[in-house]
Amino acid sequence: MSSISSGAGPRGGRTRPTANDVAKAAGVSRSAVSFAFNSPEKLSTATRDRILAAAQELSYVPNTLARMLKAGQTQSLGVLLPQNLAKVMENPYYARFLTGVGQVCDEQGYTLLLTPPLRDSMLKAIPYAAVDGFIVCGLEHDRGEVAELRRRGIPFVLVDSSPHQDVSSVDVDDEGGAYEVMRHVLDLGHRRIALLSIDPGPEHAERGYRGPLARRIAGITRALGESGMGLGDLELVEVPATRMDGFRAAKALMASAPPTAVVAMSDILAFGAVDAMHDLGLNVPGDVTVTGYDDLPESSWTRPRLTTIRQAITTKGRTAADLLFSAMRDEDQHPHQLLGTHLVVRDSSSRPGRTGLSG
Amino acid sequence: MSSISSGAGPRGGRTRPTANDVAKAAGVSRSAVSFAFNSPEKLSTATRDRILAAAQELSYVPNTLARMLKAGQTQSLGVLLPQNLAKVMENPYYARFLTGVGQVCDEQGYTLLLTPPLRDSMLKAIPYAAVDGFIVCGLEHDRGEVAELRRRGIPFVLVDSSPHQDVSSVDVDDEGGAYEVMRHVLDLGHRRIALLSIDPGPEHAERGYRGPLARRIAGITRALGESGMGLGDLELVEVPATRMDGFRAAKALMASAPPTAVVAMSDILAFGAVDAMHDLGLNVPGDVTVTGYDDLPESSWTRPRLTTIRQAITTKGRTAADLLFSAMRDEDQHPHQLLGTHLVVRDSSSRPGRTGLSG
DNA sequence: CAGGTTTGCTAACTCAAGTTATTAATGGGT
DNA sequence: ACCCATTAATAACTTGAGTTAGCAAACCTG
Repeated sequence: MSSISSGAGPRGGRTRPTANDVAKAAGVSRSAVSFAFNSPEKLSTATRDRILAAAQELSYVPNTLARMLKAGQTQSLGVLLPQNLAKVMENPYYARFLTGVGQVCDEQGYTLLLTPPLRDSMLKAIPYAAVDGFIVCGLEHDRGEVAELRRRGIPFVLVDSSPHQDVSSVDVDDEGGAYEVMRHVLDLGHRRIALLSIDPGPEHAERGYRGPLARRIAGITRALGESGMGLGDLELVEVPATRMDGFRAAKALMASAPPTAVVAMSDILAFGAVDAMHDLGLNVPGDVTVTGYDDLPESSWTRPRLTTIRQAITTKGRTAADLLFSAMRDEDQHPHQLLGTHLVVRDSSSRPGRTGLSG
Repeated sequence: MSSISSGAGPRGGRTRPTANDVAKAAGVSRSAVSFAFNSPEKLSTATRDRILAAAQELSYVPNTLARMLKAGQTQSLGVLLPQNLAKVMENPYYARFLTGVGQVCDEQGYTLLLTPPLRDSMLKAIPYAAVDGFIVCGLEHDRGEVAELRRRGIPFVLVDSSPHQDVSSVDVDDEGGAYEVMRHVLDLGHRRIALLSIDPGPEHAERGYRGPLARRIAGITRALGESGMGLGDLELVEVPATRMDGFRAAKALMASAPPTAVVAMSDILAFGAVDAMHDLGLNVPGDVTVTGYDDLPESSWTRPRLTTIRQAITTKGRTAADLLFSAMRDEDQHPHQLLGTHLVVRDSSSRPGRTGLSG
């Protein structure tokens, strides 16, 4: 009704008005102000209106942090990440994972706090996250993160991490998935095989993202073993998981020791490899078989459609979030979830070709 | 040294130990506990060690929210979104935008709080975000969000929103970009043109994501006008921005009123359209010209390489975050930033073909 | 050994709320 | 007029911390 007024509080107003200011302005106690907002029935209509008017006048809003502190709840779910935000957002894997987590947050009316390492440390980042629970991603060597989270009494779920006892965790059967592709390629009759693997990057040399990768290597080794081969029998290249790197690596491979099959540990790398083959005038799968890993949506759209391993990344995110929310309610349950993978055979793989490139 | 002990506090310990508990355990005042952690030089070595030992014993960790409240800082930056988390994470546009925002957060050691609408309201979500500043995305009809943020005295920057006076904002020249593609297509000589536009979806019918789209339509209208045409002269289709929808829409178009050029308002849609042409045995650009909008990384990898409008999405995110951080330091400055776009002509566009499909 | 300085710690205040226990004032009934 | 019940508001406590002011004891100097 009255003028909205020029600003808040006395003199220019650097600081925002508190419930105390409203109380003074309305000539009541601070408790009354709180009641006016939270238990209106405890006040007479007249006083309540007077307080609300004063609040309006000062443009008072209850402080978010103070309310959270008292309530002991933040309505926010944290995701503890092993990499910088920029890298995570660039990565289609996380896009899908966070889609799954997001689905659950949407249902529960929760916000999502992305927490990258602070000064290269996931551990140091924890104290700065005001959340009701944590999803911990890609925790390889536990440098105290689990203990820290326990100490804080915050519920958490590990994802893509070396499983801990008595800690909820969600993992994908990387070993099995990798076994399956390699088995497939071997079954087709390939023996000159190149493995296009993911380089965790120089900075992550130690604590990096090797967990799932290590398990995949194990699966590959198992498949090779069944055919009387070993890791040493294939050409191993490690590059960052970008299309361009896949392209370059594949070109280099074809120039030096051309394989009949390229097994990539990521669809993105496989795309690059296919690009390289086309660029060299080679046919996929006629001349070279190329397989991926992840089954990104694009994989069924490219030509040739990519043979790959489907891992339910979105489901993984959703499962992790579901587990976390149930842990936030019912106390103390530590289920380990292992999600399956399966081979999706499409058009990019076939028996080794008649072409028989130079050897 | 001594036993790590079985648990925290008295009796099973539901609640986490506070500084008070540590004080009691160490036989000192609560202030001393605080000093032990924050200003160790103010205590004698003996007392300090005794306190730290007690803290260790009880596995005490200072409460995050309480510290933030006192410090008046959260070390966290909020992104207020117009859509659900799941939808946002699925959208490659946001992946790139958030990459830019993430770059700045990484530099500053900030976490990123994704804040979707609460019960379909961006306004309602604001009070639940404990952040030092907000990036507000796609705010179309301001239903009080700006006032609410002002009231809270939280710095904020609008992105892709109807610009407000005295409010920082970052926008892309959508009008100019759309003008440029349409100009390009018209200059090539096309007159039977289909516009593949983005449908905000039923639920977003009102407040939806129409802002930038509206500006693009304006640019297209301007280009058409220069050639003596109007919006009515082209076939307009609105579909969700997915590859599959682009595919289906393009097929339907070619079946009913085949154009010589398809102008898509998103690269994703353009990919689908190209898929459709290939599926119909048509050559791009020989038979049909297809253009996109966004210049996603994939656009230079697909064949034919896509003619599209580059909008520096990542830069937009970085700019918004930079603006916000400077607003969080130096007070009161309200710069409006308009980022340019430019046409990237690749292989998917050419003069209307000799083919001359039925019409 | 008085006087001042330094050390070491605590009481009390601050951040900004929400909640319980208590008091003061009013109304009704006899 | 007196007693009890009800209503309305406040004082005081709680969430969990960080910070300033001030007091007591020990130390040092003349």
